[in-house]
Amino acid sequence: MNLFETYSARVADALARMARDGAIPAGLDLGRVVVEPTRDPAHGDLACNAAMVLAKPAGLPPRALAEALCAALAADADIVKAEIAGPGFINLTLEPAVFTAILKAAVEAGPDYGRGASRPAPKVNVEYVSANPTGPMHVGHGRGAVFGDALANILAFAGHDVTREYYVNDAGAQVDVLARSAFLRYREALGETIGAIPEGLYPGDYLVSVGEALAVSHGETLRAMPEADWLPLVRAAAIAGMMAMIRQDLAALGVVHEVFFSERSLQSVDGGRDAVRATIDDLRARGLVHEGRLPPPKGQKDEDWEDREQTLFRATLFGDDVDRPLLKSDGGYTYFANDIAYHRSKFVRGFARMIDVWGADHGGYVKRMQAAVTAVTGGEGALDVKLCQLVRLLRDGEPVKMSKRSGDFVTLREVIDEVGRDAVRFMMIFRKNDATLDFDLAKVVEQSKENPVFYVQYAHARCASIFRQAREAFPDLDLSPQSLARADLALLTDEAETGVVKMIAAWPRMIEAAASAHEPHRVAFFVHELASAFHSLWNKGKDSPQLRFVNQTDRQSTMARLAFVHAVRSVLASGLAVVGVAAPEEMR
RNA sequence: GUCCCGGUAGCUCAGCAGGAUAGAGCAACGGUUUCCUAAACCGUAGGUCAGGGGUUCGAAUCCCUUCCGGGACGCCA
Repeated sequence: MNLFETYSARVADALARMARDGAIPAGLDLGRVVVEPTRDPAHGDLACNAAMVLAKPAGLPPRALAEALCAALAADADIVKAEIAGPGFINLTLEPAVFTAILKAAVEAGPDYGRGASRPAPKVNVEYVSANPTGPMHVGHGRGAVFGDALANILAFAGHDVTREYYVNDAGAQVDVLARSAFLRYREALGETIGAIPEGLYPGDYLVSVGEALAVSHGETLRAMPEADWLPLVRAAAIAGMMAMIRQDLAALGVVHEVFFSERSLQSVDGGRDAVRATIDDLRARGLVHEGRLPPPKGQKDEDWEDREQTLFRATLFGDDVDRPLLKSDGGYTYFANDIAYHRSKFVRGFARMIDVWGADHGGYVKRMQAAVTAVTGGEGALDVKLCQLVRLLRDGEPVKMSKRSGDFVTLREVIDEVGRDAVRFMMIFRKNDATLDFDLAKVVEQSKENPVFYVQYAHARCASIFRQAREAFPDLDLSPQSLARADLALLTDEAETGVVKMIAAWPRMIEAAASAHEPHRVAFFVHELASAFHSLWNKGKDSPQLRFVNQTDRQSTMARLAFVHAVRSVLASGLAVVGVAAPEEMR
């Protein structure tokens, strides 16, 4: 239970006592009562809105209710002051000992400080990246990759049972195109002159090695076959090659998925029918499939529009705009049908909570997928879709566009190789997901305050540096966490210090909020703020030597400050770990 | 035509699922910085939260609506 939950519970207790004494009605709904940090330190440590929220249902003026509640809370030994402010806030000022106790706990717990209690159910499935296996990943994929990975980290840190999954789109027409493109490279590897890659095929030179490998493994044999025979072979080889390349790109980012789920595998027959057929049958049994006609789409020329009877999923019953086709005119499954089967498989595998990370261009697909998940899980599964907006790649403010290697886009790998994993990861998360992101290749490698990656890492390195200094100044001191936890933390009385301690106290609540809102960027902003407060405090030591962390003449305060620095360092390290960025010992 | 996402200081963005006088960085202005790791720190100024209605004790936040920018909408994946 974090600080805010603790006092939320104490407020609830106080209200219960008041109800028992007849001061307020029993059975009031406390759902809207919150205890939260104050914005202004002058308002104390915690603020509670109970009096304002409960005034009407209790039939009392907010002021009267607030006074009674303050009186009830004043009995709490940890509460120094409970006062009414503004429109009826109750501001609580806590004993300093409350915060020193939290700081002590943070020192002792180290990397585990803020970790949520284990919540094995419901299992959470985070599906992200899922880039088509038809070429290298581009920068936009990278944003989804970092976002999904950080979100999974946060959920895991918050105590959830998380699985990271990649949906391999290896079943559509695009992988046939890939196969034909690879076949061309195969012929090239056998010595043919293939000239320019025809329109409609993938021109990137990343297929050259696939062609060469095919030439080695199959010699001339494929060339003699009709396409129907070589296509499955070449396709499988090309997909494998592309996925190997994508995994390398992901590894360069530090992203690792536990499950790679093949779309094609949904169509393998088991017991007379494949998984997609089983899913459609399931929906049909629920009365959610019908044959019908759709209106032609608006806003575009519809010369090719063919009005015909289709097999439709009743998405409109779940809030979608129109019903959605499950079968193509050739009888094959639509991508959507496959996707329903895929999400059904997640549910069958035990994931009642699903999170999909998509590019913003798939925004129009969200409603129908959520409709399908609700339908196919009988309402027991929930899907949240996080859309990541575009990344605009800049260099010194100028847009970067072309790449020699891939033909038409800058690859993720090129960016990682240029600026490093940490810069990519931090910047991708240092913006909320639904806003477009400017990524400046020049700025993210600057060693200055303007570069948040550097700024936060430097704060961590500075903590480490302080410990190096301390070991030199006091070779005899035991600086283990256990020893630091015994320091007299009540010596930390400067406002700048207690301000940082309060940020440390807020870390568990922060991680919980980021986990439940599915918003990793909050963690990046939090560590940035903490770093800023810490740098500021460090600089105070320039003017006020008594605030320095290492004080040659005062072992007691040095121990207390080192405990403090240790806690700052732990939280920075945890935050950086969640974002997936290194926490360096020194900046070089 | 419908749907989704944005619109907050000159610029880039936060704003913690409704809270108190809307915050930070950059840029501007003024000051500090020979000292634990230099790559900074302190302060000042800067706002009709796109506009208009509504909900309520209270709205940048929720609802309706208009405007602007981006994106998506057919058996493509």
